[in-house]
Amino acid sequence: MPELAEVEWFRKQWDAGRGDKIVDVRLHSRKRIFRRTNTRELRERVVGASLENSSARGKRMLFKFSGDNWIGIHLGMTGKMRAAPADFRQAKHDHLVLCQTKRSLVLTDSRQFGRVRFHHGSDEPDWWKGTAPEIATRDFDRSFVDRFLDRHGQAPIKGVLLMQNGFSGIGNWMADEILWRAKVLPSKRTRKLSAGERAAIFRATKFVVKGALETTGRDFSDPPKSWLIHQKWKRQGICPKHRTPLKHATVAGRTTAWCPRCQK
DNA sequence: ACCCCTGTTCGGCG
DNA sequence: CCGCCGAACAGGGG
Repeated sequence: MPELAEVEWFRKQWDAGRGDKIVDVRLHSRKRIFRRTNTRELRERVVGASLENSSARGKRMLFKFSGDNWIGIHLGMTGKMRAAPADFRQAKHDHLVLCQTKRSLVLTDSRQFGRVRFHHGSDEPDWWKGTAPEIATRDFDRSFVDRFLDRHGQAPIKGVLLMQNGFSGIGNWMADEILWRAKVLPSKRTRKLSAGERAAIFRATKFVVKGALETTGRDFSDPPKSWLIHQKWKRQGICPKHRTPLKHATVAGRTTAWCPRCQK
């Protein structure tokens, strides 16, 4: 499920526990979600610490605890987070539970394509230091995007939009939404894009990210009805603009929907 | 039973 | 070494 706007929503679910101490940590260290993570140290250091704050970069999240302790979370395909009552019943896929006196902070991930990391130290962990600017900031500008597109001329533009070191936080539905707004075929080779198409993709990327953060990211509501996302998973999906039936195919290894009338 | 999946990583290939 | 592609990961849902 999670792309950048959903990630933002899930991150905020744990704000309920900010300022409060973690009194217990429940996890199963051998689960795949903890691959290459020292869960013994995580438990020893986080129990007794309090949750201070959190931030998100693309699809990644970082939670800061007192005593120089950090937990990084990636939600993969099926990760979800919530604040549950302190006495809630832990279910099969509730892989990480941070117990507080008043509530429990829960990470659920049935498929475990997501990942939990731990870091102890006064500085941010190395794996947090991002290479790509956040799309919603000024650092994500035309020159950055142009350089990135130049580097991937041979790939279909849909695949390039899914690369996290360029389009941080964009996932499958946002990529289709962007290309539909920019009127560009998902399968088009990146080097074949005109200057106008590059500009349109840049503008649509900013627009879709902003809109998604204002709806899904804020209160988990849906983007406006005029967006492609409402049509893309339907068998008989139609273009919100002209009601043209959408086409579907696998592009860059992912299910892709587009409007044959709008996108060239 | 069979096929699908809003993500990332790795091995193979050119 | 670089970039691109498909498979693998694991489980639930249609």
